Amino acid sequence: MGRGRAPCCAKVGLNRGSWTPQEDMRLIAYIQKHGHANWRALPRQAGLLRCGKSCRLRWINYLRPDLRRGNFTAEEEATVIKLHALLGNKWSKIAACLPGRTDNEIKNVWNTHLKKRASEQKPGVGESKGEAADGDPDTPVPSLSSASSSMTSSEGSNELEPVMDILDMLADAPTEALATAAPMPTSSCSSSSLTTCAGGGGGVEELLELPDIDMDADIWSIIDDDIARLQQGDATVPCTTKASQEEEGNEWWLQDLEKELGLWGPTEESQPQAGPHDQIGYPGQLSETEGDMVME
DNA sequence: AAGGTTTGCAACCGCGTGTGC
DNA sequence: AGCACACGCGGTTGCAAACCT
Repeated sequence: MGRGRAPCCAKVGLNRGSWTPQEDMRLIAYIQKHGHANWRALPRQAGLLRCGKSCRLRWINYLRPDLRRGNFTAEEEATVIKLHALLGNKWSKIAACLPGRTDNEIKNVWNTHLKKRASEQKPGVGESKGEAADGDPDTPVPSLSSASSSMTSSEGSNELEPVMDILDMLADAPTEALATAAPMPTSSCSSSSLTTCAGGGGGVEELLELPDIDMDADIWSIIDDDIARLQQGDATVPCTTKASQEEEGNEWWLQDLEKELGLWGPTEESQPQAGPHDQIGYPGQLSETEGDMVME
Protein backbone atom coordinates (compact mmCIF):
# COMPACT_ATOMS: atom_id res chain seq x y z
CA MET A 1 0.00 0.00 0.00
CA GLY A 2 3.01 2.18 0.31
CA ARG A 3 2.18 4.40 3.20
CA GLY A 4 4.75 6.89 4.25
CA ARG A 5 8.12 7.02 2.70
CA ALA A 6 9.73 4.71 0.30
CA PRO A 7 10.92 1.46 1.79
CA CYS A 8 14.48 1.27 2.81
CA CYS A 9 16.51 -1.25 0.89
CA ALA A 10 17.09 -3.43 3.89
CA LYS A 11 13.40 -4.19 4.08
CA VAL A 12 12.77 -5.23 0.55
CA GLY A 13 10.92 -8.49 0.53
CA LEU A 14 9.03 -7.82 3.73
CA ASN A 15 5.35 -7.14 3.90
CA ARG A 16 4.36 -3.54 4.31
CA GLY A 17 1.22 -1.58 4.77
CA SER A 18 -1.84 -2.69 6.59
CA TRP A 19 -1.76 -5.82 8.65
CA THR A 20 -3.91 -8.74 7.75
CA PRO A 21 -5.94 -10.63 10.35
CA GLN A 22 -3.68 -13.58 9.84
CA GLU A 23 -0.63 -11.54 10.59
CA ASP A 24 -2.28 -10.11 13.66
CA MET A 25 -3.22 -13.48 15.03
CA ARG A 26 0.20 -14.83 14.30
CA LEU A 27 1.81 -11.99 16.17
CA ILE A 28 -0.58 -12.30 19.09
CA ALA A 29 -0.07 -15.99 19.31
CA TYR A 30 3.66 -15.69 19.29
CA ILE A 31 3.81 -12.94 21.88
CA GLN A 32 1.38 -14.70 24.11
CA LYS A 33 3.56 -17.72 24.09
CA HIS A 34 7.03 -16.26 23.99
CA GLY A 35 6.73 -12.63 24.88
CA HIS A 36 8.58 -9.98 22.99
CA ALA A 37 12.04 -9.88 24.39
CA ASN A 38 13.61 -9.29 21.03
CA TRP A 39 11.62 -7.42 18.47
CA ARG A 40 14.32 -7.80 15.91
CA ALA A 41 14.17 -11.56 15.95
CA LEU A 42 10.46 -11.82 16.62
CA PRO A 43 9.12 -11.60 13.08
CA ARG A 44 11.45 -14.28 11.84
CA GLN A 45 10.68 -16.57 14.75
CA ALA A 46 6.98 -15.92 14.41
CA GLY A 47 7.06 -16.50 10.71
CA LEU A 48 6.06 -12.98 9.86
CA LEU A 49 7.32 -11.16 6.84
CA ARG A 50 7.56 -7.94 8.75
CA CYS A 51 10.33 -5.97 10.30
CA GLY A 52 10.64 -5.87 14.05
CA LYS A 53 9.68 -2.27 14.17
CA SER A 54 6.48 -2.95 12.35
CA CYS A 55 5.63 -5.79 14.71
CA ARG A 56 6.34 -3.68 17.72
CA LEU A 57 4.23 -0.85 16.46
CA ARG A 58 1.35 -3.10 15.62
CA TRP A 59 1.46 -4.73 19.01
CA ILE A 60 1.79 -1.56 21.01
CA ASN A 61 -0.76 0.43 19.11
CA TYR A 62 -3.45 -2.11 18.29
CA LEU A 63 -2.99 -5.59 19.65
CA ARG A 64 -1.94 -5.02 23.22
CA PRO A 65 -4.45 -6.50 25.64
CA ASP A 66 -4.78 -3.43 27.76
CA LEU A 67 -5.72 -1.00 25.08
CA ARG A 68 -8.82 1.06 25.36
CA ARG A 69 -10.66 1.56 22.18
CA GLY A 70 -13.17 4.01 21.02
CA ASN A 71 -13.35 7.72 21.29
CA PHE A 72 -11.55 9.67 23.89
CA THR A 73 -13.70 10.77 26.77
CA ALA A 74 -13.93 14.43 27.57
CA GLU A 75 -11.87 13.71 30.61
CA GLU A 76 -9.17 12.05 28.62
CA GLU A 77 -9.13 14.87 26.16
CA ALA A 78 -8.80 17.39 28.94
CA THR A 79 -5.95 15.41 30.37
CA VAL A 80 -4.19 15.30 27.06
CA ILE A 81 -4.55 19.02 26.61
CA LYS A 82 -3.19 19.73 30.00
CA LEU A 83 -0.37 17.30 29.81
CA HIS A 84 0.54 18.55 26.40
CA ALA A 85 0.71 22.05 27.75
CA LEU A 86 3.00 20.74 30.40
CA LEU A 87 5.13 18.34 28.47
CA GLY A 88 4.90 19.35 24.87
CA ASN A 89 5.02 16.65 22.25
CA LYS A 90 6.17 13.99 24.65
CA TRP A 91 3.51 11.63 23.48
CA SER A 92 4.90 8.61 25.19
CA LYS A 93 4.91 10.40 28.51
CA ILE A 94 1.41 11.66 27.99
CA ALA A 95 0.35 8.18 27.05
CA ALA A 96 1.88 6.87 30.23
CA CYS A 97 -0.74 8.84 32.12
CA LEU A 98 -3.61 7.60 30.02
CA PRO A 99 -3.72 3.89 30.51
CA GLY A 100 -4.91 2.07 27.48
CA ARG A 101 -4.07 4.89 25.16
CA THR A 102 -1.04 4.85 22.94
CA ASP A 103 1.30 7.62 22.06
CA ASN A 104 0.37 7.28 18.43
CA GLU A 105 -3.30 7.52 19.21
CA ILE A 106 -2.83 10.52 21.43
CA LYS A 107 -0.68 12.16 18.84
CA ASN A 108 -3.33 11.66 16.22
CA VAL A 109 -6.10 12.92 18.45
CA TRP A 110 -4.07 15.93 19.33
CA ASN A 111 -3.27 16.79 15.77
CA THR A 112 -6.79 16.29 14.56
CA HIS A 113 -8.95 17.58 17.37
CA LEU A 114 -7.28 18.89 20.44
CA LYS A 115 -4.76 21.19 18.93
CA LYS A 116 -7.45 23.42 17.55
CA ARG A 117 -9.49 23.22 20.66
CA ALA A 118 -6.59 24.02 22.90
CA SER A 119 -5.70 27.05 20.87
CA GLU A 120 -9.27 28.25 20.91
CA GLN A 121 -9.73 27.83 24.61
CA LYS A 122 -7.00 29.98 26.03
CA PRO A 123 -5.24 32.08 23.49
CA GLY A 124 -2.04 33.64 24.62
CA VAL A 125 -2.05 32.45 28.17
CA GLY A 126 0.19 29.52 28.19
CA GLU A 127 3.63 29.61 29.63
CA SER A 128 4.23 25.97 29.89
CA LYS A 129 6.98 24.09 31.51
CA GLY A 130 7.81 21.79 28.72
CA GLU A 131 8.72 22.82 25.27
CA ALA A 132 5.35 24.17 24.24
CA ALA A 133 4.69 21.92 21.37
CA ASP A 134 5.09 23.06 17.84
CA GLY A 135 5.87 26.47 19.14
CA ASP A 136 2.20 26.83 19.69
CA PRO A 137 1.85 29.97 21.74
CA ASP A 138 -1.69 29.23 22.65
CA THR A 139 -1.11 26.25 24.79
CA PRO A 140 -3.22 26.55 27.89
CA VAL A 141 -1.84 26.81 31.35
CA PRO A 142 -1.61 23.42 32.88
CA SER A 143 -3.58 22.49 35.87
CA LEU A 144 -1.25 20.08 37.37
CA SER A 145 -3.26 17.98 39.66
CA SER A 146 -6.21 17.94 37.40
CA ALA A 147 -4.04 16.99 34.54
CA SER A 148 -2.69 14.17 36.48
CA SER A 149 -5.73 13.16 38.42
CA SER A 150 -6.84 10.82 35.75
CA MET A 151 -3.51 9.24 35.63
CA THR A 152 -3.35 5.78 36.80
CA SER A 153 -0.68 3.27 37.11
CA SER A 154 0.79 2.13 33.94
CA GLU A 155 1.12 -1.44 33.05
CA GLY A 156 3.81 -2.32 35.44
CA SER A 157 7.11 -1.42 36.87
CA ASN A 158 8.68 -1.01 33.50
CA GLU A 159 6.00 1.53 32.75
CA LEU A 160 6.68 3.65 35.76
CA GLU A 161 9.67 5.43 34.44
CA PRO A 162 7.78 7.79 32.23
CA VAL A 163 5.45 8.57 35.05
CA MET A 164 8.37 9.28 37.26
CA ASP A 165 9.75 11.52 34.60
CA ILE A 166 6.50 13.36 34.62
CA LEU A 167 6.68 13.63 38.35
CA ASP A 168 10.07 15.14 38.02
CA MET A 169 8.65 17.68 35.70
CA LEU A 170 5.72 18.27 37.96
CA ALA A 171 8.09 18.88 40.78
CA ASP A 172 9.69 21.60 38.73
CA ALA A 173 6.40 23.09 37.73
CA PRO A 174 5.38 26.50 38.99
CA THR A 175 4.11 26.21 42.49
CA GLU A 176 1.19 28.47 41.88
CA ALA A 177 -0.06 26.06 39.34
CA LEU A 178 0.14 23.34 41.90
CA ALA A 179 -1.49 25.49 44.51
CA THR A 180 -4.41 26.46 42.36
CA ALA A 181 -4.94 23.17 40.76
CA ALA A 182 -8.23 21.57 41.47
CA PRO A 183 -8.65 17.85 41.34
CA MET A 184 -10.56 16.40 38.50
CA PRO A 185 -13.20 13.81 38.99
CA THR A 186 -11.82 10.42 39.48
CA SER A 187 -10.69 9.00 36.24
CA SER A 188 -12.49 6.15 34.73
CA CYS A 189 -9.16 4.47 34.67
CA SER A 190 -8.27 4.89 38.28
CA SER A 191 -10.00 1.95 39.74
CA SER A 192 -7.32 0.11 41.55
CA SER A 193 -4.79 0.51 44.25
CA LEU A 194 -2.31 0.98 41.52
CA THR A 195 -3.49 4.51 41.06
CA THR A 196 -0.38 6.48 40.49
CA CYS A 197 -1.21 9.88 39.39
CA ALA A 198 -1.43 12.84 41.60
CA GLY A 199 -4.70 14.40 42.47
CA GLY A 200 -7.59 12.89 44.33
CA GLY A 201 -5.42 13.16 47.40
CA GLY A 202 -2.82 10.78 46.11
CA GLY A 203 0.07 12.80 44.92
CA VAL A 204 3.67 11.92 44.52
CA GLU A 205 3.88 9.83 47.61
CA GLU A 206 1.17 7.60 46.35
CA LEU A 207 3.03 7.19 43.16
CA LEU A 208 6.09 6.15 45.00
CA GLU A 209 4.18 3.46 46.76
CA LEU A 210 3.39 1.62 43.64
CA PRO A 211 3.86 -2.06 43.88
CA ASP A 212 6.81 -3.29 41.97
CA ILE A 213 5.22 -5.59 39.48
CA ASP A 214 7.32 -7.61 37.15
CA MET A 215 5.12 -7.06 34.17
CA ASP A 216 7.05 -9.09 31.72
CA ALA A 217 7.15 -12.07 33.95
CA ASP A 218 3.57 -12.03 35.05
CA ILE A 219 1.44 -10.47 32.42
CA TRP A 220 0.99 -13.50 30.26
CA SER A 221 0.02 -15.76 33.07
CA ILE A 222 -2.40 -13.11 34.22
CA ILE A 223 -3.85 -12.86 30.78
CA ASP A 224 -4.10 -16.59 30.39
CA ASP A 225 -5.75 -16.81 33.76
CA ASP A 226 -8.31 -14.18 32.89
CA ILE A 227 -9.04 -15.78 29.58
CA ALA A 228 -9.69 -19.05 31.31
CA ARG A 229 -11.97 -17.47 33.82
CA LEU A 230 -13.83 -15.51 31.27
CA GLN A 231 -14.39 -18.56 29.22
CA GLN A 232 -15.86 -20.16 32.29
CA GLY A 233 -18.34 -17.35 32.51
CA ASP A 234 -16.75 -15.68 35.47
CA ALA A 235 -17.96 -12.11 35.37
CA THR A 236 -15.81 -11.11 38.27
CA VAL A 237 -12.57 -11.09 36.47
CA PRO A 238 -10.57 -8.25 37.91
CA CYS A 239 -9.23 -5.47 35.86
CA THR A 240 -5.75 -6.83 35.87
CA THR A 241 -4.57 -4.84 32.96
CA LYS A 242 -6.06 -1.70 34.38
CA ALA A 243 -7.61 -0.64 31.17
CA SER A 244 -11.02 0.52 32.09
CA GLN A 245 -13.47 -2.30 31.92
CA GLU A 246 -16.44 -0.18 32.80
CA GLU A 247 -17.62 0.56 29.33
CA GLU A 248 -19.65 -1.97 27.53
CA GLY A 249 -17.17 -1.93 24.73
CA ASN A 250 -14.41 -3.21 26.91
CA GLU A 251 -14.89 -6.84 26.41
CA TRP A 252 -12.02 -9.08 26.81
CA TRP A 253 -9.50 -8.09 24.22
CA LEU A 254 -8.76 -11.39 22.74
CA GLN A 255 -12.31 -12.47 22.21
CA ASP A 256 -13.09 -9.08 20.91
CA LEU A 257 -10.19 -9.16 18.59
CA GLU A 258 -10.98 -12.58 17.34
CA LYS A 259 -14.53 -11.52 16.73
CA GLU A 260 -13.28 -8.61 14.76
CA LEU A 261 -11.05 -10.85 12.81
CA GLY A 262 -13.85 -13.22 12.15
CA LEU A 263 -11.91 -15.91 13.91
CA TRP A 264 -14.06 -16.32 16.95
CA GLY A 265 -17.51 -17.46 17.74
CA PRO A 266 -19.69 -20.49 17.41
CA THR A 267 -20.42 -19.80 13.80
CA GLU A 268 -17.07 -18.90 12.47
CA GLU A 269 -18.03 -19.28 8.89
CA SER A 270 -20.76 -16.76 9.38
CA GLN A 271 -18.29 -14.15 10.55
CA PRO A 272 -17.30 -11.60 7.99
CA GLN A 273 -13.86 -12.26 6.74
CA ALA A 274 -13.08 -8.78 5.65
CA GLY A 275 -14.54 -5.41 5.30
CA PRO A 276 -14.67 -2.33 7.42
CA HIS A 277 -13.99 -2.91 11.06
CA ASP A 278 -14.93 -0.49 13.72
CA GLN A 279 -11.69 -0.84 15.56
CA ILE A 280 -9.15 -2.53 13.40
CA GLY A 281 -9.21 -2.02 9.74
CA TYR A 282 -8.16 -4.64 7.30
CA PRO A 283 -8.64 -3.04 3.97
CA GLY A 284 -9.33 -6.00 1.84
CA GLN A 285 -6.10 -7.77 2.53
CA LEU A 286 -6.82 -11.38 3.01
CA SER A 287 -5.34 -14.73 2.41
CA GLU A 288 -1.79 -13.65 1.95
CA THR A 289 -0.54 -15.74 4.78
CA GLU A 290 -3.61 -17.72 5.48
CA GLY A 291 -3.44 -21.02 7.12
CA ASP A 292 -0.42 -21.99 9.12
CA MET A 293 -0.83 -20.10 12.31
CA VAL A 294 1.84 -20.43 14.89
CA MET A 295 -0.70 -20.92 17.58
CA GLU A 296 1.11 -23.83 19.07
C1' DA B 1 -25.77 10.79 -7.90
C1' DA B 2 -21.20 12.11 -8.90
C1' DG B 3 -17.10 14.43 -8.14
C1' DG B 4 -14.14 17.07 -5.16
C1' DT B 5 -12.42 18.21 -0.64
C1' DT B 6 -11.52 17.42 4.10
C1' DT B 7 -10.67 14.61 8.01
C1' DG B 8 -9.11 10.59 10.60
C1' DC B 9 -5.80 7.43 11.47
C1' DA B 10 -2.67 3.43 10.48
C1' DA B 11 1.84 2.85 9.26
C1' DC B 12 6.46 4.19 8.01
C1' DC B 13 10.90 6.63 8.62
C1' DG B 14 14.92 8.75 10.81
C1' DC B 15 17.09 9.80 14.85
C1' DG B 16 18.20 9.67 19.76
C1' DT B 17 19.09 6.79 23.60
C1' DG B 18 20.21 2.73 26.21
C1' DT B 19 22.77 -1.47 26.69
C1' DG B 20 26.16 -4.98 26.08
C1' DC B 21 30.60 -6.27 24.38
C1' DA C 1 36.32 4.45 25.95
C1' DG C 2 34.52 3.26 21.75
C1' DC C 3 31.60 0.60 18.87
C1' DA C 4 27.56 -1.89 17.37
C1' DC C 5 23.11 -3.29 17.98
C1' DA C 6 18.36 -2.89 19.40
C1' DC C 7 14.65 -0.30 21.02
C1' DG C 8 11.63 3.58 21.52
C1' DC C 9 10.02 8.17 20.28
C1' DG C 10 8.30 11.82 17.54
C1' DG C 11 7.37 13.49 12.92
C1' DT C 12 5.48 12.57 8.55
C1' DT C 13 2.95 10.38 4.92
C1' DG C 14 -0.82 8.64 2.27
C1' DC C 15 -5.05 5.81 2.04
C1' DA C 16 -9.85 5.51 3.00
C1' DA C 17 -13.96 7.25 4.85
C1' DA C 18 -16.80 11.11 5.67
C1' DC C 19 -18.48 15.27 4.28
C1' DC C 20 -19.56 18.96 1.07
C1' DT C 21 -20.92 21.07 -3.33
